[in-house]
Amino acid sequence: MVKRVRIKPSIEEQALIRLMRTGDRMWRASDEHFSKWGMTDNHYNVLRILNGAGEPISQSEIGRRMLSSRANVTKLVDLLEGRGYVKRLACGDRRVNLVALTEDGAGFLETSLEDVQQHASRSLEPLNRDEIKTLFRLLGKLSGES
Amino acid sequence: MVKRVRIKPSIEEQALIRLMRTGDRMWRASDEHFSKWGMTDNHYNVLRILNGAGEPISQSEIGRRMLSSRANVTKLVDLLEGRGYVKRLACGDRRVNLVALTEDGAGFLETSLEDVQQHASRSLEPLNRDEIKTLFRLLGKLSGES
DNA sequence: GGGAGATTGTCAACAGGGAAACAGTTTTTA
DNA sequence: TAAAAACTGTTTCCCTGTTGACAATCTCCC
Repeated sequence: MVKRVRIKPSIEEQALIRLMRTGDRMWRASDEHFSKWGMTDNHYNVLRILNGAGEPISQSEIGRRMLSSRANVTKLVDLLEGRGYVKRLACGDRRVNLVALTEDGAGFLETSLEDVQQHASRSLEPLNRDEIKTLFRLLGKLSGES
Repeated sequence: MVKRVRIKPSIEEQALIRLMRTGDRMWRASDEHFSKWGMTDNHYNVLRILNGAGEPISQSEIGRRMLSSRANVTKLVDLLEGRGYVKRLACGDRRVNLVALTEDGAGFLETSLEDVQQHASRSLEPLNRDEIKTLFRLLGKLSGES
């Protein structure tokens, strides 16, 4: 005699689980992909954020943009700085480290770009272009973005 | 003079990032939600899997169903067993622990069910029913499920 | 001015999860 | 039947990220 509860999973529950699992799978695949450059998806994200900003920004601001804690940004920047992809600059506010993309960092972004975009394409391969756009839109709505 | 690379982010890249971020946000919200019962989303998942199976299953099988490592399942079951929600049974194959839902475990599922489903509904609140179904379908296609 | 309160970056401690190594058991194969 | 291969659960170690505390600095308001 096995204990059991009669449960009718709601569509919301099922969708949420699928969302979390798929996201998790994508993180792992992405991390594994970036490991060939000795870094994490998140390290790469820092570089992209700096490049997108177009100017040096503070560590706190980086953390805000990538939804990560300040403490973690310290570690991410430590590695990138050690690799010469990034450097910390002093600025008027002496609490703040402005982080700037170096020439090496920009060079890395340039040479890795195609490979990174291919990885994204392959990851979403089962979906056609319209479906990808729909997914993008729904996720945006879910997060209150755009 | 700031170093910068001209990058045109592909729609695939943007969708992938949004998928990973949203998934991550949902994990955190979910974990925080379950923390009021002193457990993790994953602990709860073990209970749901056992309930869904309708019979005791091995730890390896649990790991397969929730895409988690055997090592981690050991820890998850340790906690649940300590709490009396689950028990390990010996079986014919002496390598295997069959894990069974206890009466307490079933009781917990029953009392927490509505709360859990409400959490899922709230998490997906910005989407209407059709959009949730579409999201579910697209994620399934992406993962090669159903 | 001069405190009270925010902010910033860092560090230490902790939690969750994966990979590898292991010993005990099957199962397969020669 | 004996040996090799595969599987299971556990332990150990590691990696990533968070929280909380801290000192240094800045801002605001009296």
